[in-house]
Amino acid sequence: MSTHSSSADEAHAEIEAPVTRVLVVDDHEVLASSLARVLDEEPDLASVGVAGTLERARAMIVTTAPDVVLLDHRLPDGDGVAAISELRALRPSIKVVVLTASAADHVLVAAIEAGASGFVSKTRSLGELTSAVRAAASGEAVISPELLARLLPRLSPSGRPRHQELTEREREVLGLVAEGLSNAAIAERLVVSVHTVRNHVANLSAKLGAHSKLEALSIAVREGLLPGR
Amino acid sequence: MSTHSSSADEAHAEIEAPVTRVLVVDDHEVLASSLARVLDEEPDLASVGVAGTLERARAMIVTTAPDVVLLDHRLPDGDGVAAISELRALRPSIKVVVLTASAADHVLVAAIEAGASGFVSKTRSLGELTSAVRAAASGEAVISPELLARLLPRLSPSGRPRHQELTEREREVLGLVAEGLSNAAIAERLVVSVHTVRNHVANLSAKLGAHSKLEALSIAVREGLLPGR
DNA sequence: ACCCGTCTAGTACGTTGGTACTAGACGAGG
DNA sequence: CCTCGTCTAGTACCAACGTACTAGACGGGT
Repeated sequence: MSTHSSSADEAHAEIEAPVTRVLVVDDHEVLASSLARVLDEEPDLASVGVAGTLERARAMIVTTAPDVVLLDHRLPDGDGVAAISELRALRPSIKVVVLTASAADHVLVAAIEAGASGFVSKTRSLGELTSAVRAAASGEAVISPELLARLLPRLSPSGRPRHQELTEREREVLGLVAEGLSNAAIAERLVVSVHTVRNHVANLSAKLGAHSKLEALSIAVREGLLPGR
Repeated sequence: MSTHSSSADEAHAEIEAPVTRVLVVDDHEVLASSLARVLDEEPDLASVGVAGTLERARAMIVTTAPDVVLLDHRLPDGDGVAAISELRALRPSIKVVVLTASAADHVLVAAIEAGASGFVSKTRSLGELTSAVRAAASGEAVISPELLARLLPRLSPSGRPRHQELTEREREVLGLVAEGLSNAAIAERLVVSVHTVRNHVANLSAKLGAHSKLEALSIAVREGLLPGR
């Protein structure tokens, strides 16, 4: 095994940019460091380092000037995808490739809307990942066909702008549901009536396709909709 | 960055075993392959391949005869930790090092009880991981001090065998609760009455310190008590 | 000016769930 | 043999939840 791939990956050698500088952002040191080493082995790629938190990523983007940021979706101090536009604002030339374990549809959509140049599931091969990095570096926005197939039906069906997104308040309620709170307890926290909470729960449940708070939580967990895990 | 570590890691060079053969079992191709390459770079370690499922791991253990299995806890076709004893039965000489993202206490305990030789969180450094692999290969069962500190209070407090453990049936019910099912639906799945389900739910909730299925799920999620996520 | 989405609050009714018990069957272990 | 834990089933009662509506306030956008 361990197919040593100095194989002719893709013949279209980049000439304009000598080396693509990559920053790996993932709280899993084991993954991030391994990946950084693998990238360093590629002649046209180089890691500028590893960041385990968004805060560290922000700092390293300004100090190490990467071309591409390989960004995990779930980080200790926040949602990676949600931070994409902020990171891009720090250094507009960076391309962001989201590297995620879950690959739930809504994350994919959010990443693309935030300006990600690529999206790779951690279950895919290293070759696919390096391809995505190279594509991103050369200005292309590539999504794997597999993911694209999932994405299209979300965007195309008539001109409907997708009502499925939860509102701010609904996400807030969902967060409290995730804490196992009763409607009454949620109402108390938010300083509103139980009726209002019931409405929010009913609405967000409908959007998630759930018929109870329990099912809503189950789905939210499965799809990785919760920020703090 | 990318501190090239051909540094004198540990001076106690293994002489008896020339090279430790490692099998990486993780459904995240990106991690597994990167890790395999990193291990191949170490002079005393070599990857014999990568397995993305338990089924594949079983096959590769018999065909590639690894010395150490680096095992992820959460795999597509089952719980890695739960499969430890089974894998060890296939080839009794193998040492298992569990590599996990969550590192919830009960997983740690289960891994050790199943005969794991090491336990490393994915958030730790590569150095810690390779150390654990080398330690496992040489017959030592090493747990990082950080994890050990968490483990001790679980085993020592008087001789109390801890009644908090869920029974098999309760775990089963909890799994169905995690799918968002109603008591009636759970009863149907298990072919028992709703009363029985209510009892199980009440009992497991009490053990978890919850007062509702929702809260039980919330706690189970927070503590990483669920096998498939 | 108007519409739309969101947040808020309410009424009403039926369903589900939680709590507190009792109790029989069964298997493992002292 | 008897005990203990577990799984099973039941009764009974009240609280919580889900559903289906209506409706006012408010802000952003056309």
